[in-house]
Amino acid sequence: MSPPLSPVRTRNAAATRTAILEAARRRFAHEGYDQTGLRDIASDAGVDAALISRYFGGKEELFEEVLTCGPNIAEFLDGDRDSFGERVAQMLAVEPMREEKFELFLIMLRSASSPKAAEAIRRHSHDAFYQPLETWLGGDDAAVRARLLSCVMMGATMNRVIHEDYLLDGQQRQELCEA
Amino acid sequence: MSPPLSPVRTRNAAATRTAILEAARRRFAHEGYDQTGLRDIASDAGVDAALISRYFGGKEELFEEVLTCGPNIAEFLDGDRDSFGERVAQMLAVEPMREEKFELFLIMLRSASSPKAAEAIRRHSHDAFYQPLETWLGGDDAAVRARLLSCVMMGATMNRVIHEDYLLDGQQRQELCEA
DNA sequence: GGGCCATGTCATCAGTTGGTGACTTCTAGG
DNA sequence: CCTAGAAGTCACCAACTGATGACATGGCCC
Repeated sequence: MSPPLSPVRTRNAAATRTAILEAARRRFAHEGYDQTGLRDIASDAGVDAALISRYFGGKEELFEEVLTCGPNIAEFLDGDRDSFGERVAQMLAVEPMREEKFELFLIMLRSASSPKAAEAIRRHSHDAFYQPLETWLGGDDAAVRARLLSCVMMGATMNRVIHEDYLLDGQQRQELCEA
Repeated sequence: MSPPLSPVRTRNAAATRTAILEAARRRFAHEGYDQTGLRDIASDAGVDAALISRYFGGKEELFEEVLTCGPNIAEFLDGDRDSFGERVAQMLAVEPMREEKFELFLIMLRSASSPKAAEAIRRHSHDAFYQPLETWLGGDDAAVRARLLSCVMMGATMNRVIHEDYLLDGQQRQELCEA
């Protein structure tokens, strides 16, 4: 232990906070809100569970912070415009769901049945999901098309969630996603 | 949630069983598997909670019975073939979700994040959902089309779940459902 | 009517959850 | 060095969950 060295990650409030946040995001995405315990998150983050309540106030506030501070749906969209349909189809039907890109999706799907989480989702889904999608799509009836696209994406993801990452038929997906 | 429904409160095992089953179906559909407590179901059914474990063995078995004994997706489909697209669109986008027809849907969506319920759903979704859908559709690639349709239906319903029964644009829905 | 088993009631268990406050330990600043 | 306060640890709580076994009671057959 050499004192002159820069402060290591021990006893670093900011680092601890982000560690908790990341562990929470992963857990919420993979297990859902009520299946995830504060102790699980703390264990993943290598932190005492009491710190979560101390730093974030409680489970609800932590969930809310995960929703607002994370990457929004724009990650799903970035890339050039022409290949958009194929790209989305690829992501929905072929790529494994483990990717971080799916996390916001999965959080919404897996936590929507928990009242407290659902309320937070309702409060933030527009800013983190529909609004970016809508502005990305652009055009006349962007709002409607955004909602339709979100239906397809959610349905496809939900299907994979239910069937444990069952891979859909990519070709057919592609066809449908062009709408 | 709802008043006890059996007209007679005599000691009738069969009636008690079905009362529990119906209360459980409603609860599971509206709250999801882990948000629903045995005591909630018992209270709805006007029955002591201990009877549930006695009659069904436990919460898991009760859930499984709800999945298998209820009306399957065929209810959603019945009617003539030509108006199928419009009918589905109507149900997905316009009709209120309170209808019993949605219950199987909602149970699947709201309980998929609970491991025990998810396993039961995986075990029974084919017989209660995809198989009827597939045979109803018929034709060459019925399996693929059934899965696509299920994606759209789930996505649309999920959207409404997240947004508290937000009504989609029926016209656009219709257009999409013809695939 | 009497006995008996099905039916229903009650108290209670063990486990888990989110949350809290008192305590310890480390680090920064003088 | 030494202290003040931040950062982390620990023991514990109250609430709730699913579940169980002992007990009470009603209805049916003899």
